[in-house]
Amino acid sequence: MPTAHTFFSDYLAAQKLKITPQRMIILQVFLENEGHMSSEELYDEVRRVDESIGQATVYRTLKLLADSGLAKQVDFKEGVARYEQNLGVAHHDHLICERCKKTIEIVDERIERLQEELAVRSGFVLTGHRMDLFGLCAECRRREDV
Amino acid sequence: MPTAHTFFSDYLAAQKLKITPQRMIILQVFLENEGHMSSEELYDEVRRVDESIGQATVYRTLKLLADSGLAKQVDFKEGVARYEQNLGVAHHDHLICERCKKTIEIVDERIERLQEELAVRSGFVLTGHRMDLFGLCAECRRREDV
DNA sequence: TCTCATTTTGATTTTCAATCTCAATTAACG
DNA sequence: CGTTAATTGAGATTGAAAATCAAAATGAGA
Ligand SMILES: [Mn+2]
Ligand SMILES: [Mn+2]
Ligand SMILES: [Zn+2]
Ligand SMILES: [Zn+2]
Repeated sequence: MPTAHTFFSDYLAAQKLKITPQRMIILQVFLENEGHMSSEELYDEVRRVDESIGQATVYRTLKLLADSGLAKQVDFKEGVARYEQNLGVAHHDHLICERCKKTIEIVDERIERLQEELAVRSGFVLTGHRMDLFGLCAECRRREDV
Repeated sequence: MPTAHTFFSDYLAAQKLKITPQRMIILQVFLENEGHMSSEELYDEVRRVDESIGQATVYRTLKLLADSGLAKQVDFKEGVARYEQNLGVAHHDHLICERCKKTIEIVDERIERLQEELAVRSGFVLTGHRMDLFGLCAECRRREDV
């Protein structure tokens, strides 16, 4: 079981890319913050560790993390890309509260099977999917309605 | 069965918004072009009818069409918003070929039910969802693999 | 039909995330 | 080390979308 750092280093080496302190710090900070971070948010955290690291490097490294399989890009219709950890994390979809943005991870094997079936029926081979359920969480409903 | 034009006029009146030639032309052109149009694409078509109509007005009107329920915004991860007709059009999701961008509209009642069930289980009330299946269509596979 | 407050328009500027550019720096490999 | 190719940070650039604003148009009422 390789650590994420080893995993990333291996990936970089395999791609003939360089292992730099910036990349390792960004990975480190990414791993420490669970959830669904935007590049901007990650940048803010990264600066605390090393304020000399630039925006562009965070953007670039986040792409590398996604390419390596360590991170996965998600989007919740906010106009910014978010990234979640993906190493050893099982596939899941999202249930998002439109009011407070709380995000719950969900999976339903039956849905996954039906998606496959639907694609096949149209002659497609599935490479991936995106399913986001939008709604109002219990707390927000309590506050909202009345 | 009101026509789309009547529907839109009624909506505008109800919102105390004005019925303008620009809005009616944009609606007209939107209705004539089926599929999933971007604002840019719609703008190009609109110019043929009236070249004095501006970009901004197309953006603004497309939003109004969506607000009224005549149009629905969709996005296929291209970085541009697209709109499809929504008046009297049943809900559906999309199956998209990642290579040629061909888009097939799909629905599966069983999936819709399971989505509802999943949301309820987490205490949410669903307001909507987005499900996009990405893959390779039969033709593209034939060309691609070999 | 005329008046006129309010809305809308087109041109333009602005925003904002994301990407690109480039000269200076640095990692990697022998 | 020394060489070379990759990387960096700062700043410029992009592109979609939204905001601004003065001029024009709508439409409710007189
Ligand atoms: Mn997640
Ligand atoms: Mn559609
Ligand atoms: Zn909530
Ligand atoms: Zn295809």
